[in-house]
Amino acid sequence: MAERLSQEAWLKAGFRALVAKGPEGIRIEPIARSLGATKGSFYWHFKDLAAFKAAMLAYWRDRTTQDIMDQADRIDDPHERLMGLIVLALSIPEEVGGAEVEPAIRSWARSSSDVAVALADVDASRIAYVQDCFAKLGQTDGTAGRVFYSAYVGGEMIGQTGLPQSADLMHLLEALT
Amino acid sequence: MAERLSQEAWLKAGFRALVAKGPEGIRIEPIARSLGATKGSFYWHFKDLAAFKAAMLAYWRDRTTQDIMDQADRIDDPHERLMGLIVLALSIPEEVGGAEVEPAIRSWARSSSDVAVALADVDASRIAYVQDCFAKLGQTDGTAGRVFYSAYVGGEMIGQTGLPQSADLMHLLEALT
DNA sequence: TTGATTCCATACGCTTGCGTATGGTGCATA
DNA sequence: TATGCACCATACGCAAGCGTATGGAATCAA
Repeated sequence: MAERLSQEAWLKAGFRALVAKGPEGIRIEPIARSLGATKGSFYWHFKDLAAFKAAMLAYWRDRTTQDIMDQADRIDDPHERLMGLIVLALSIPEEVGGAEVEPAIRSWARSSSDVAVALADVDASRIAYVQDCFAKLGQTDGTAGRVFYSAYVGGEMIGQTGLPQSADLMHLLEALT
Repeated sequence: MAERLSQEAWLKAGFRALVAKGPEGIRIEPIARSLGATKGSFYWHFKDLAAFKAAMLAYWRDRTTQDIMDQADRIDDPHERLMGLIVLALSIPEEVGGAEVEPAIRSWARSSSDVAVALADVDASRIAYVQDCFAKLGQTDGTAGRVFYSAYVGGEMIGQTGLPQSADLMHLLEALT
């Protein structure tokens, strides 16, 4: 482990630390050790820890919400699109830490107002997107979208993963329409 | 702020720190300062930081899950009982940090395996309790309980509070029965 | 009043992490 | 081959927190 490190390699290592240890795991020297490097490399690529965290946040934001909604947009039927969203949301790319990164970021948001703001923004736009699908299915009062998204988030947080969670969400989708 | 401190006063201050700053906010000296005291008092009441965290966990466990289920048990009709659970769950006593303490603990669980184990246990028993209510209403396949509880947890995590969340959960309750 | 006990403050050494300063290595280009 | 630049290691000072050791104030008993 002595090869040249890219900015992205540091970010990925940052997400591994976040998932494994929580927000307080995002520390320069331990991450450097996990990469077989030292702080010298870090401070070449990033100004300081705050800049690194900001870069992580931007990195995550780009590769999740927007990407997923873009993919879902290709599905015309609203009902099919919602089912597609479930699959897409539960298969977050490994580069940002896999599906576990979501609850980790949600946890991080509790100790950083910057993260909290970004996450609230992401949640709001996701809920709006989901609610739009439900509206096309006749649910116009606005609750279905929030409830459905809440169930998705809650399932993540109580440790449900993969297929079992998909099944439950599909079940809920039927009940709400 | 120079009066005598009880063990419980330290625990409450610990929850305030947890809610405000996240798990990494649970530090002896800052909490001591928030109480107008010093470490000397802390190390009289607790062996070390690990013991303090364990005490917090036990304190929380006692005053939430079990208490709430005991109160709900007094309601006979399963449907009414579920609605009662919503109200009870959203009015967690201030002594353990108010309703915000739940997501804070959920966040804490990501960085402490002890907390994770305890929380998984609590989640499981709550889901079983809720599912039991749904079973009495004819929902015997086991998904309704998980979905309902997921929506509750998710609502907490996305920052929904109080009445709006109650309304959404009531709505979901109707859809699931 | 004297002694014991409870509760807490102060002071110390230790560890860990942040940020900076500085030097070194390999690769490019001329 | 020489020179500059990109990338990184090492070494330093600094701050914050943990745990311990020890002394002091308050309270109660005898």
